[in-house]
Amino acid sequence: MFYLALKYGEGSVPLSEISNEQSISISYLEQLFSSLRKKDLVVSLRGASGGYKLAASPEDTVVGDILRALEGSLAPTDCVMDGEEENYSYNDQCVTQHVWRKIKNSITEVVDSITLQDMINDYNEMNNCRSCKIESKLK
Amino acid sequence: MFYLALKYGEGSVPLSEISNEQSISISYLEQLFSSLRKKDLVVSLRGASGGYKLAASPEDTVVGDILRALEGSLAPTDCVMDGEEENYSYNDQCVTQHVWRKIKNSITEVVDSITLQDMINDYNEMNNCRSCKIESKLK
DNA sequence: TTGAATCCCGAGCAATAAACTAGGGTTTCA
DNA sequence: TGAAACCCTAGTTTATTGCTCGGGATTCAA
Repeated sequence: MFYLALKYGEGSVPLSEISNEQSISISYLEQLFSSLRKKDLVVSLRGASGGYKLAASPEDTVVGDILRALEGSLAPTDCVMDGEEENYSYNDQCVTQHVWRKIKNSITEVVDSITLQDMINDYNEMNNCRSCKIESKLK
Repeated sequence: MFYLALKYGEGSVPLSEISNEQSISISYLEQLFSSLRKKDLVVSLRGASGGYKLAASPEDTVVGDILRALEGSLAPTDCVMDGEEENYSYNDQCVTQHVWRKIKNSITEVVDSITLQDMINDYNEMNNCRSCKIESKLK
């Protein structure tokens, strides 16, 4: 998705290109993008010279939606369901559920606050940083 | 650990008691408490009438330490190592690493801010809440 | 018009980790 | 002295993750 974000506005990108660039098999990419398409995060164009592109601009695509599309719920355990914020029953294990819920909310807050554009900005900043380049060469 | 916190100050609690109360096998509990003891979160007393108790007061025991003792690193993926905060190399996948790092830091912040005493307080509050009890009965 | 490039879909598979069980100790109190 | 407890290592089971494989369906371009 980051790769697609970098190419945003340049038409659709075939999976073969992402496969070459990122060393992920086309079969596997097809599965991932199938999920992403069903959640309307990308649009597909079939046939020759087809491919995928972001459904929305990088500014309007948040990491949280990508993770939920690919990984399912972001809850750290099954005992914390999605939806119904404070409406859970007060049973034995409620106290630990409360902890898991706080963790989940905190994760959600983070990933929903990061857009693909934020990642692009980080990336550009990195590449413009002289000391970073030097440090990178040393490793 | 929450159970031990409730019993804090009452001497050592044998695993058999926790096993009965929480429906976890003794064998498994032994493993878990072995890890907790190695991280000095509990102290053990061997022999008859022995057992485990919290090494520190519930106020001084944070959920983060318990999770790290039992689950290892709290990093959401292996690519985000522990230690060395901002000293990672600037490579290809640095941008996504940055996201994982933010998630990890956020989780750490939450779990290190919750003590066992906080959980006890939540628990007591729950049990004193009239409407909660009614709601609980309905379910 | 045809064929190659592309997306689409379901089934299956190998490795791994999580959540345990099993069975053998050792220590200590009553 | 024996039962109750902790201690340790090595399995076992089950589900998930991260893929591969094979067979379509679609569409552009030569």
